[in-house]
Amino acid sequence: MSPRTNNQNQEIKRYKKKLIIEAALLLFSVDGFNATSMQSIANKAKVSKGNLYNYFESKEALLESVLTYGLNECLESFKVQNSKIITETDFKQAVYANFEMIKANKTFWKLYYNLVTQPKVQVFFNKVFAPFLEKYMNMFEAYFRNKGDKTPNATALLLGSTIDGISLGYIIMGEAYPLKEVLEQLIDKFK
Amino acid sequence: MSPRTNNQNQEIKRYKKKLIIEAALLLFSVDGFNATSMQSIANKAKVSKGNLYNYFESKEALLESVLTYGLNECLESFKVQNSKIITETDFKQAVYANFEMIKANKTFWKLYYNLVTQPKVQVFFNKVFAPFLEKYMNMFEAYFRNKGDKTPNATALLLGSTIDGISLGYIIMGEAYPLKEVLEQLIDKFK
Amino acid sequence: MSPRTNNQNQEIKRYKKKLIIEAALLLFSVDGFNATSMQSIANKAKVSKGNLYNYFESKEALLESVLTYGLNECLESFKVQNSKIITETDFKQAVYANFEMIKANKTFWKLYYNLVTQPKVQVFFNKVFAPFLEKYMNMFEAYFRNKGDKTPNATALLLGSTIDGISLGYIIMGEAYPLKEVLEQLIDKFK
Amino acid sequence: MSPRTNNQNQEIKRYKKKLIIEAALLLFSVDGFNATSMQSIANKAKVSKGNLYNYFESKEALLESVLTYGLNECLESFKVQNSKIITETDFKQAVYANFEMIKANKTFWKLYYNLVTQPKVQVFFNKVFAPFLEKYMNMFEAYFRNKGDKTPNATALLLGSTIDGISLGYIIMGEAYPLKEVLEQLIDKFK
DNA sequence: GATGAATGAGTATTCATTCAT
DNA sequence: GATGAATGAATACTCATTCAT
Repeated sequence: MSPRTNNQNQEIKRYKKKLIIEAALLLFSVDGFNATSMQSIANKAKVSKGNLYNYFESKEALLESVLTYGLNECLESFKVQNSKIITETDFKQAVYANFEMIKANKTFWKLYYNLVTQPKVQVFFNKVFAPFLEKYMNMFEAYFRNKGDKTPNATALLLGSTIDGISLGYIIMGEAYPLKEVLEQLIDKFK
Repeated sequence: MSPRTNNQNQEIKRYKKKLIIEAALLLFSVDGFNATSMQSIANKAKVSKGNLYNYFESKEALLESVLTYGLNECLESFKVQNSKIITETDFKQAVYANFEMIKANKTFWKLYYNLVTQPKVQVFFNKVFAPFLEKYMNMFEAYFRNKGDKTPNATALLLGSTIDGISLGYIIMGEAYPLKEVLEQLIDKFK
Repeated sequence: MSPRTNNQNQEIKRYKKKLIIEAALLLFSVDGFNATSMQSIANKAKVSKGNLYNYFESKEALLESVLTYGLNECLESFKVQNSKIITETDFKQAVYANFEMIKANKTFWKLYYNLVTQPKVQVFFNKVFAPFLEKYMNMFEAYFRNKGDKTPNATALLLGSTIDGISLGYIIMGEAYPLKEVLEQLIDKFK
Repeated sequence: MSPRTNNQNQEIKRYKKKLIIEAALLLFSVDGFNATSMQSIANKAKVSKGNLYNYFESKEALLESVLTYGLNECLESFKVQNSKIITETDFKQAVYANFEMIKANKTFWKLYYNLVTQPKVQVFFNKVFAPFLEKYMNMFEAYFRNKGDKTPNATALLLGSTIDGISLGYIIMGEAYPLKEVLEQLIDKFK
């Protein structure tokens, strides 16, 4: 019997890691980080409690992996137009795409808003999120500047906060939040 | 000879309650609800752990008192114009007043955003906050309608979410958040 | 305004003591000694918690008073024929009187059987109960000896244990225990 | 490489459970259920406090296990003659066997009489004990009926209570209780 | 005597983490 | 890598008792 090749092992390990992360994301998101026990994560991931620690150093490290994983899932489906200045159509599409992404990753965003006030987590998000956010904001700033806005930076920030506020409302209230109508207004105001 | 009068007792009790609530508000806000122990609250309030339970039935009950107290502190300094339709100046003042209130009660709002994703807490906020929010939103809706807005309800909701997003940004980033510039933009877009 | 006379004070004190003891007896009997808090006794006796300690040194001391009080209540209505040897009719009457007394003081006897296995309480009962029990047993022993029993002491002990066992059964099962029939059998066997 | 086999684990677990139960039985019996802390049980069983909860869900659950275990230990050495009507010799042997069993399990019976007045525990004993007791009582009833007793049921109940009373006396007083002499009287009266 | 606020030791229980197998 | 038993620190909460008024 030949032992598993390194590649196979790597494969298996990556797969298990993903299983654990997904279990943790779900539980953290629903019950909160503190109220989720490592045991419950192990149960959901069908992994033994001890084995969890072969994949993640600690509960905190697992959280960090969950956040990284979730963020990457979000960004994957979400490319920022980098090179040229975007058109109004692009702008609209960007805003709608943003909320499509949030809809598709509600669990992650629930967790995000769970944790966003905690300094430690803020540091993490700054590290991982900031480069992307900067590009995103630059894109909007360029768009507003191009339209003749005298303070395109402030407008971009306002737009960012508005998107944040809408996302939070949608995450909290779910389908009771009239996302469509509010987004139409947003487009109307900022386009 | 005779025990303390009822009035004196009531007075002392109310004062101690306030001390405990303020200690708890600070600690919950900084460290989070779960990470704050009843012992640490007792220490900060210079009260014995056991005595805490003469004032609040449980940690959860204390949290509820903290939230009620914080919310009332906020609303006290913050009256909604009820009767007539507001002018543009009123509108501006209302928005600025909102953020003055948030600046003056950062600790409470940090706690609020800490907890806002938790269903239990949402129920609480709905119960206590909703009547005020409704009046507030109605005021804005009337303002937008009066200006000829075809969908004043959606605009008011957008404004609400925008205020929420800005507040969150300000609570998280503190003075690094360019509140003044963003608010000017907001006024400019919505006035 | 003249102060209360000593006698009046004594009177009041004795009355309050009785109130507290009766509250405690009831609660100890129903919930058990450990599960009964001094607060609940205070509530039931309509006395403040602190004041309890003006009447009884400690919870243990209160228990002792409760037991003494309960025992005296029982013995009061229950005189042992001292001087002469009892007849068969006296014997029957004595047995029935015993169970009338237990019926009339169920609460106390429940508490008694609650505590009877605890060494501390055994010491107490020995101290308070033993003199009475001895007379009682002597009476039965003399009765059996007079009937020609060769081991009247053992028979009296057997009768004592039998009465104990029946009492326990009756206290535990209540009216579901066929006290009447069992007592008839007892009389029949021992008379 | 591979973790312990299931069988080994089962074995170890059963053994530890027994250790804990025996420690708890002893402490509950001597100090009472309430006065026994989980820590003291852990110490006596040479198990960590936390680990206790891997074996028993709660202190109450541990008590239930202790009672079940103790009862089974008692019943094991104690078979009821089921099929035919017993002789006088059988009767004597049954009574003596009963007290041999109680002597051999004093600790359990002390705990039993500690708890017997508590409604919750009564329910438990009814569930576990009743089937056995019924057979036992039926055996005696048949014996008495066969001897021409007109109320064999009441006689059996009287015998049951007598045995109960003697057991209680013996458990409380220990060797100071003249078990031998009292049993002789009992046999003499009921045989 | 009367009140009830105050104290702090004590308790059951949970849970992240370790470790022998 | 995998298992789950083991550890022990941490935590909310209780309660007899004390004490200032």
